[in-house]
Amino acid sequence: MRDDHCDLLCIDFDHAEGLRAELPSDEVLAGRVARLRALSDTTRLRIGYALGAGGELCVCDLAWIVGSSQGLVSHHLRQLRSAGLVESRRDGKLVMYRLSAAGGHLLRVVSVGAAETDPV
Amino acid sequence: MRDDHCDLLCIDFDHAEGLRAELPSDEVLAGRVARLRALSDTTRLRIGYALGAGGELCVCDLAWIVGSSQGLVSHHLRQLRSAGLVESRRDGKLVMYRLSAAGGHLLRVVSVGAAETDPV
DNA sequence: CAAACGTATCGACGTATGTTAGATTGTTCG
DNA sequence: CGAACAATCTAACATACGTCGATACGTTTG
Repeated sequence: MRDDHCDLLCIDFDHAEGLRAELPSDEVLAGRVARLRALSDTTRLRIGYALGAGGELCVCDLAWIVGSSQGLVSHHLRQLRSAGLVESRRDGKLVMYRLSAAGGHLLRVVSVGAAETDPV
Repeated sequence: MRDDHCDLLCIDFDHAEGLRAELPSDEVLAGRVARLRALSDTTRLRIGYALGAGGELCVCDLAWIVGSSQGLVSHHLRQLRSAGLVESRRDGKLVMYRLSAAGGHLLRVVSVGAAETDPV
């Protein structure tokens, strides 16, 4: 929070103030970080891709596909749902999960970005 | 790794096997997770936006803009550089940082995604 | 109602991560 | 050369996170 750690060196005060003002607010930043974090895990990203390709899947099938335990998959699905990236629906004793609009969009967009930057 | 935690319930074996085969490889997955993780931090995302708006900035100015200490900013810049999202150049006693092509692309793509999904 | 089954939750552990403060390196200028 | 300064590195700490095992919950079926 302390802005006096050092004086500006390369740019002038007005320019720096302008850049600082352009930064997204803490709330916006927190929201984007939350969604990025939700996909910043191998297991969760795998789940995301599985749902992207499979449409709607139950926890058990999902666990089989991604090769993790049911408990672990359920745990990660909760985080993905908290981030608004997946939605769930109860069907008898099963709970079906699918990507939300936001989740599908972010996953698609990240994949496109990754595909172009993978060679790096 | 154990795939026998439970039997498939909703979909048949061939379908499941197909979905499993469609999943990105561990290497691709790890690369994408690494880039997502690199931006999954408030301080680093702020740095990314500052560089996106400011073009090329030294550590000191960057620290002033994002409101963190030089040491902390330098620490996070190293992670961003490890992920290939920023590039650095020494200019006298200063070190100038700028977004890499991959970094700029990912940041832009994530912002677009976030802008559309923020209302969620 | 009771047993079976899929799912969710809880406790615990080890590891990874963000942050801080201080020491060190590398560069410029007197 | 040596003082001054920017940047990096190191050690340390608290916290967060992923994973696992076992247990509890909700639903269906006999």
